[in-house]
Amino acid sequence: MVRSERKEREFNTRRAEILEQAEKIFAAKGFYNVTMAEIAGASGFSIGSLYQFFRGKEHLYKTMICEKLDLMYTEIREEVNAAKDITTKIATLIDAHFRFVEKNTDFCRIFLRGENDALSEMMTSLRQKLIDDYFQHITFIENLMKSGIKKGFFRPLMPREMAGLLFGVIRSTAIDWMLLPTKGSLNLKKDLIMEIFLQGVKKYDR
Amino acid sequence: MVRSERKEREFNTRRAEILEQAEKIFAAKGFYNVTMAEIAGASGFSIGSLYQFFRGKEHLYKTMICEKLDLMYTEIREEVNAAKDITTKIATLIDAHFRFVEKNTDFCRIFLRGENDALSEMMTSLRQKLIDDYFQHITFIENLMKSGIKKGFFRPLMPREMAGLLFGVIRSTAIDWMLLPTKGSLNLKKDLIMEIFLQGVKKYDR
Amino acid sequence: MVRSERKEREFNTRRAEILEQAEKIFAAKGFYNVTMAEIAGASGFSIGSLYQFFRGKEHLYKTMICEKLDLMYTEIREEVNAAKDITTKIATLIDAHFRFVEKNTDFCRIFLRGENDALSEMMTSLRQKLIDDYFQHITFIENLMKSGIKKGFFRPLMPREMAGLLFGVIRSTAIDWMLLPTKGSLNLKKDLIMEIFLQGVKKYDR
Amino acid sequence: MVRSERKEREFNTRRAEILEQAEKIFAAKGFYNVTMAEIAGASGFSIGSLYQFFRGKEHLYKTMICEKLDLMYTEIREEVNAAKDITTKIATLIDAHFRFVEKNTDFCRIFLRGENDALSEMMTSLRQKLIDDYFQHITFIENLMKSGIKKGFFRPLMPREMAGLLFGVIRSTAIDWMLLPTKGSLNLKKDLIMEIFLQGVKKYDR
DNA sequence: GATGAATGAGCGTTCATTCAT
DNA sequence: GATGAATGAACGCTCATTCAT
Repeated sequence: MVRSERKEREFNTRRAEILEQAEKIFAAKGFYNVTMAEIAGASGFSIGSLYQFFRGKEHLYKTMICEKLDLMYTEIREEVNAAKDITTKIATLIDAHFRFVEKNTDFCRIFLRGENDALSEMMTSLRQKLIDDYFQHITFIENLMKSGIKKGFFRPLMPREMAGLLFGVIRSTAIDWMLLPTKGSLNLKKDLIMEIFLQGVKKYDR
Repeated sequence: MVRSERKEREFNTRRAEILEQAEKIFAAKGFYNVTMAEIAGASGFSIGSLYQFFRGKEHLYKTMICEKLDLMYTEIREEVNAAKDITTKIATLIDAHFRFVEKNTDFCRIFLRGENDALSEMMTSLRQKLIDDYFQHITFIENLMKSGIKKGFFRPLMPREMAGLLFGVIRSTAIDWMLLPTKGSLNLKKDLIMEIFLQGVKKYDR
Repeated sequence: MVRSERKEREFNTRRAEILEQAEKIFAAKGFYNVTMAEIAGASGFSIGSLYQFFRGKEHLYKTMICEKLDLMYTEIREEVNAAKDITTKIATLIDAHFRFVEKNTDFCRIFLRGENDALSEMMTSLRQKLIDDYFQHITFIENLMKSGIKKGFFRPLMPREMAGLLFGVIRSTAIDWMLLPTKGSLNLKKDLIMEIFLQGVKKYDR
Repeated sequence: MVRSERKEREFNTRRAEILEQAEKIFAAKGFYNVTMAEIAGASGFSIGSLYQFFRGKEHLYKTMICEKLDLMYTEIREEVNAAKDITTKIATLIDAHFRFVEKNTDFCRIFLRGENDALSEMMTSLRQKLIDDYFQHITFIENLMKSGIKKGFFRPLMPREMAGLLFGVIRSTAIDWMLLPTKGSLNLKKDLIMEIFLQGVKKYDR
């Protein structure tokens, strides 16, 4: 039915608007220092309306984190999959990650703050989702490593650990960039990461 | 005066006892889910007494974080300084860091949780201290790199970025270990880190 | 006009449907624990529609109570009036009351719960109506008593107090039956009530 | 220890003061129309202090009801037990009940309002306690009846039903008195209740 | 007329901090 | 000094009612 389609589109638009504003505010002040009234005000809705879209403050927070994070992982992996050879795939892994961080600095800052609190059921489940997503991504990178080893491009090291190290370097570089008001683009660091990582794992030709 | 010395010793003992209990509780539940009454109960002091040692909840939290973190950085750097050659220094850097994480897992988990909240002055200053300490440590590692380059042991890459990458790998490895209930010691990963890092930065002899 | 008659019939049908569902829900959960959304859902109308039939939640509640209570009093008195002699009238008074309670247990439970709240104008007027109806009924019974005394069937006691006592016994018996999950019909207690009311409990010496 | 004794005495004094004020307010407006702020204001404590004495609004309400009701039942039964013969015992049962109602009219009005709501655990347990207390009291009266029958003072009717009827009359009389602004004391009705209960209303033919 | 999304006042409850004892 | 009872501002959430569609 056309009528309900429009309704649903509107619903999703409003929901996205709330999530967008909530992201900014949560990023700036942290979960516990943000009030529902604040989010309501910023997103142009009444307090009550927020509860038509989300079950409560925690649900709103969790939803915002999950959807954005899924987006990040999806984007990165699609770009990597589209790349041809192993070197390009790794370059893309770094590049896509850095581009997401640069475009979504506020969101990523939430993870500097952390706040995956232990108490409530919902927060516990968010924490677990973050961990699960993280290890899923590591496994994705591990498969890149395995493929590189198989093709004789990498030395036959432990692929899971290689993946952990590569992603660790990517993540840490992004964190440094967020911590320090560096002017330059994150991408400037891509070449050095590849240089060090590849020279370390590459078998011959040195 | 002898009298005041004993007083001061007692004061410090009590203060340390509070900090120790507070560390456990904050690590388990996060800053916002811990009450002063809880800390008072766990440490065997009255609520009022807590305010004789610390200006408030934030001050208690900040003090606990700062002192423990200073301890970590100090320990690591002292051990590294005691090492002779560059290779041993790097091995010690990794090793000492891992040992601290293993001995203070609860404390380190606080940083998985983050909670360096933006709002209050005190929290802002904590945040800044964490960043300052971090960059001070990076600078310490940068100097290791410079020295390695000077001695011709490392390729002439950008020493600050090298330091960032090495520390990023160390930190990320520790985070992974904390996230996943891995049985083995963290130290098992030291060799691979060195292998990959050194083969990447070392000049000749491969 | 035929058109408007059908409209009105429909209106009354819908109104009755709402009242019927509302009765069940109010009886089960009490005025303050029921939401308009709940009543709307149960009766198959939209929230907005409820306000076409009733001025608000209180009005809906009040209307439901009043109409049902009027029905009860009307039914009982019509049956009593149809009875010939004074003994049968009293038996009918008890019997008809008990039959109403058994057929409308949920509704009657509302009065165990009470909830004739003082605050709002509307609730005050409901409270007053309940009291008025109650005393009107007592007066009806009082007239039975007067007639019984006049005919020399009852001792010349104070008729109003006699009426109060008789109705008190009826009401209390119904309450007991509702409080305790007695299996037997309420009617089993009719004979004893009549026996004691008419003869008293003392053995000899009269 | 003397110190803690005084503390405890003070605690109980304050607690009683809160209960006393709460009783008045709850009686006047009903559970749902009373706010904690209101009770705090009336009893001269801060909102927070209320929570040192009671776990929450429901607990405060429940406690007030239970303690007062226990007092009533205890008082009545002690007086009845102190009476010698069966007639005096019944007179005392009525008298003591009426005196309690006259001294605690506000409290008793709560039961006109009812409000033993179904939803929360605590309210359910209150409801059950009220029912249990009620049946315990009926059983107490039943034993009076049994004793009267055994001694040949009462006709050999069903003692439980007799008890129910007697208490029903007492309760209903009290309710009438509360509903209508009667000037006279409740006690004026005691004699008629005894008269009718003992002798019945029928004139001759016994 | 019919709908149900939007509103926002109002509530119970928590807890860092103070201060009388 | 040591205590912990007292405080009250602040929060998340509910729901009767309205009104644009």
